[in-house]
Amino acid sequence: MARRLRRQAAPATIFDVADQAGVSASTVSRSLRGMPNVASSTRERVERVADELGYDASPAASGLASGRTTTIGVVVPFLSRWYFMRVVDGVEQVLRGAGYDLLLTNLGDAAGRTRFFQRQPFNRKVDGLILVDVALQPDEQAQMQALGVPITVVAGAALGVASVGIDETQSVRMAVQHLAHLGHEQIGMIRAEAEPGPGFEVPDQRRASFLSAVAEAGLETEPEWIVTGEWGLDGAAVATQNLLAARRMPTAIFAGSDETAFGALRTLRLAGLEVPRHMSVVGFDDHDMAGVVNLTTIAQPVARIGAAAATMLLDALDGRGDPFARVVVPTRLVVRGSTAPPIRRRRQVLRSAAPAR
Amino acid sequence: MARRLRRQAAPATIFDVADQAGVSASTVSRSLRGMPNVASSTRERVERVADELGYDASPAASGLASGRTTTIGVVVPFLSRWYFMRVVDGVEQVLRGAGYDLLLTNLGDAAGRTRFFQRQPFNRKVDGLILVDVALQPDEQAQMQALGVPITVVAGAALGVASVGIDETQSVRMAVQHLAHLGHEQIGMIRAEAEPGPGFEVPDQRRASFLSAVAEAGLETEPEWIVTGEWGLDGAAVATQNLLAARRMPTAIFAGSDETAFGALRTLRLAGLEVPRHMSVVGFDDHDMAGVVNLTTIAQPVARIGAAAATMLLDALDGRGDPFARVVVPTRLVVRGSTAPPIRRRRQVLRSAAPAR
DNA sequence: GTGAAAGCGCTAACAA
DNA sequence: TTGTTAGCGCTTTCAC
Repeated sequence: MARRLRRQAAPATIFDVADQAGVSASTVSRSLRGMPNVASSTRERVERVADELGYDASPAASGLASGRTTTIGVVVPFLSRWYFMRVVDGVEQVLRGAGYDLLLTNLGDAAGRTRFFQRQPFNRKVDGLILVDVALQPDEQAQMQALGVPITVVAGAALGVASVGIDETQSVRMAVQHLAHLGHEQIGMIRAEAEPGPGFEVPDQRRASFLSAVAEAGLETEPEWIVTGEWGLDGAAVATQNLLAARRMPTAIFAGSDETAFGALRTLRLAGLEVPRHMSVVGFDDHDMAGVVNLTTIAQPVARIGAAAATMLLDALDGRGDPFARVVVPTRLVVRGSTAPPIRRRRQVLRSAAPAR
Repeated sequence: MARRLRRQAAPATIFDVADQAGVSASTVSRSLRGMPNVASSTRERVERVADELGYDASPAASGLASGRTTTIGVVVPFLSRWYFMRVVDGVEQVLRGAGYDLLLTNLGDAAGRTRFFQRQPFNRKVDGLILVDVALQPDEQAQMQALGVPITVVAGAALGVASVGIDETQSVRMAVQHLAHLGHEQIGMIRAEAEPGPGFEVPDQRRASFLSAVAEAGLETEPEWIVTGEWGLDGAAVATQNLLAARRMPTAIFAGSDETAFGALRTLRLAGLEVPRHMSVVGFDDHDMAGVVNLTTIAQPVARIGAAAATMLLDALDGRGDPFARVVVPTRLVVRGSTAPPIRRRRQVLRSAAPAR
């Protein structure tokens, strides 16, 4: 009765199920994929048999026949940074819930990026793509779009694709205004080095937002007050030292990310400067550790961003939703203990505004 | 001449290349996969044509025909924890270098785990599997092994598969002995709650190692001194509070992970206890932030562990290496500022051992 | 509502 | 060294 002899260990095929259920392979396929035009009695029988036989369609075979992969490619510039892993976490959650697999790629350094684009990444391997904070060159974007699958980008301003991210300008403005309201008039910024060559655009973008927010608040600017260091704690430490070496020191620091802020906090401590007494610090992200070191920061809902990106992509795959939508998720200022009025100003405030107590 | 008409957008097939190069599809296949028995002139020509046509084999088709996927499945219990991301980073690096794709799965909570094992995970989707800190039940392990692909586990004591990890006992002993040498006689431990049901076995294991190390050092033990909290900073904070509420407080704390230690540090600070003056703290992992908060800890080379796991798996796929090998990577004590002699003892030390100065 | 037939694009014997 | 011949296991028209 068996359509073909099979070795003991070989997994059941669709024909095994078909034979057992007394139907054709097409019917098995239709039944198991929940397609219409299948008698419910037939469907039940097929499902039961499939279950008994432990049948599960071969992804390669159905992929070959249908052109679909039920796999989503995810590209991140760096895997081992808090922000990215949080985004991936959010993405993974949604994808798995929908039965999609997650093909993860880490761009890494410039060399890795080059290698990535040289090969034909994701070629026929994915039904869709999520690019997290990857700034694409025009030709790179063309290459990605040549895959012919829907793309959702996180935190990027890509054209012609769906995207989800925060309002950079407004978010940075919240940080600057918080400091301005406290009375700070000289605010510095510590930022991560942009990669050599295009790749990861957030640092540059955040710097631009900072400059405009400072201008908008009518505050001073000094080129010396914007310092750059390699990404990470040590890079931030070096940058902070440069800031402290400025002829005039600012009274507050805006850090492009919490990790950068952590490095700054360490350096300030070692330099004998108390936070927030001698220096206020605001971070960006609301990293898990921000609460531990009492860092005031701009919180962004990172996992939610990932989840939103995944959801948008799945919608696009179903033909639902706007394929070019731009979703903006809200950020918020989380005031902790690393910010306070600057010393000079604080006296004034106390003198004039604290008669009670 | 073309073997079949193709739509403009459709990617080139192996037949397109074969036609263009004036050879058969098999020869194209052989040439491009670097198989022997191909004239080098033929190979060059095929490669050139393939390049011109932008040909890249369909993974589904070659997967279907060959049974191989050039994809490795990676399972982690939690994605958004430093340790796991770092391991995945190491794995990814090696895999990409070897041309393998990485299918990532996050087990998540108990429900997620159940769901994972209910479906047929990775069925015919991967050539090999890396399980990171996933403690498998016998039936679950059987299910994984039924996939018929080589498996490498990280940090687990699985039977019949290759594994890579640290020497738990020895590593914890280093922490305990460091404290003992400083003169601590009462050492507590803060650990993350083991998941309900089996799943993630490290916390339990680390606790056992701690108990034996303490016994070995001839130190006191108090049930109260081993406190458990939910994983994460807040859980650790609660656990620490419980420890501080003990009738007799220990003079030092060993935390099962750096993240746990961070939570403890915060709680100690809020409780007005200075570290290391009133309490010494040792962590485990050497998390990026450990240096920032000056935490003494046991460092494990996490990315290297991931890389080793991937390398072992690739070896197994090539038929090289011992498929049941156990690789142990070294850990080391990193002494920072969170440990010092206990107060009482310190006086003695100063009195007796510091005549100069 | 169901079945038959024709691929999807490759790889792997087996011939030559 | 190269070509021919069968599939791999499914999905998808198109009939019925």
